[in-house]
Amino acid sequence: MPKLGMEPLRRKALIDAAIGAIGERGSLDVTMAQIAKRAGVSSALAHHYFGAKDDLLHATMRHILAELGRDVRTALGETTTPEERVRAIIAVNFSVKQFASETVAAWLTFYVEAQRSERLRRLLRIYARRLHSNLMSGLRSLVTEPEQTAEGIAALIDGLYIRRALKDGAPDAASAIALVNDYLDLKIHAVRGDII
Amino acid sequence: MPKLGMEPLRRKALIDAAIGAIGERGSLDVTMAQIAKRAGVSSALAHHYFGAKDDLLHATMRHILAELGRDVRTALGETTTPEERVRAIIAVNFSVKQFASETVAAWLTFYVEAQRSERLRRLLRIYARRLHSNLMSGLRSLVTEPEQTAEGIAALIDGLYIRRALKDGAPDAASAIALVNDYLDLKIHAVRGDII
DNA sequence: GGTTCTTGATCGACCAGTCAATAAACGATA
DNA sequence: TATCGTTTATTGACTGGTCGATCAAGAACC
Repeated sequence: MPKLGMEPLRRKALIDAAIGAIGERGSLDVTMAQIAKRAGVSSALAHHYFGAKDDLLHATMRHILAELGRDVRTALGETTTPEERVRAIIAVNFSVKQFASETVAAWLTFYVEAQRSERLRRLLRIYARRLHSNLMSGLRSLVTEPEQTAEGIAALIDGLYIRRALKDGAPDAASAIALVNDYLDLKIHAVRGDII
Repeated sequence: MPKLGMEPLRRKALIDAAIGAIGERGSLDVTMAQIAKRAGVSSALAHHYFGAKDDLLHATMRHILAELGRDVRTALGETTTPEERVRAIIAVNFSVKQFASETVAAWLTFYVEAQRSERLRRLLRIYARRLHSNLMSGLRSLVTEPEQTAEGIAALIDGLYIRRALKDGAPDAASAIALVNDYLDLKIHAVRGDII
């Protein structure tokens, strides 16, 4: 039955299955068998293409990160002003794809797993650094405390992700975006000496 | 060797050991044997006092929550104005005990686990509701958008916890407190019509 | 005929939970 | 206070199940 270079197809299917399984279960302790079944293959095949379970998980995180990076780059391409750039980054993080409950659950579990895995931590650090520098490039000319503002925005995004993961009800990306944008508004209009 | 009512002693030791093991490993998949060893007893004894592993974990989360609740109550007792109340809540969440890397790691893992466990989710919902109502009681007379502000503060706290868990370097609770307080400053001084 | 796929069977490790057995403390009471 | 039955504390050994990983063999393609 195999026709042509099955490898990329299977890898993609397995990574998608991993995201799905992790998101559904809300935990990284999904078994290879569960992931493989979801992808419609045997667990042996998953090992064939990825080696160890850690490698599959690592590749999955990498895939999520790459997708987010691609979305960010696309969104930034359509902007001109620094403010637009910052708003675009915020919006991307709460876009339909990124804010999907599956993706959010996967994010969370990887965050936690990163406390143990040096590889994952390195991956996340790259993402964090990229987010930070993207934010800073827009914020430097916008606010008086770009460093703190970038940290605040990043923390808000992470926090809203967590809260999204635990909320049973509606996703409501709109209010999340509004909240972060409101924070940015405040920081932009905060005149030195206005407070304290 | 046992002298007197060992039960409360063992339970406390096992819960502390669970927090330590979870914090050190950064994951809930610690084994009963690891926890028991840390508490200086056999795994069989842990089962004797707690029944199933889930029960021990549940009790551990309960203990962390109770401790936080106690700290909040104490801190609130020493306040008089609404603003002081909100600042006190913020400060407690970043106090030495609460912001310790072990506690933060435990929090994170429980957050993630709550996606699966209805019991844990119920526990966390109680905590979230309490935090929300505590914040609201102070915010209502302070800001024009108390609901959004409470959500923003809560998200910032959660986000800063996550970032704390992944950061290798210094804990730096001070800058975390400063960041959240700065957000509160901005919301307090945001005059209707000043923005947008 | 050789490479690429694919799987079922299987192995070894690990782990939650059980159980029977030991040991210490307690309490009554003669 | 010596003794003995009862309750509490504690463990080592065991089990049943799960899961990651391997491997040899089969199936499809070139």
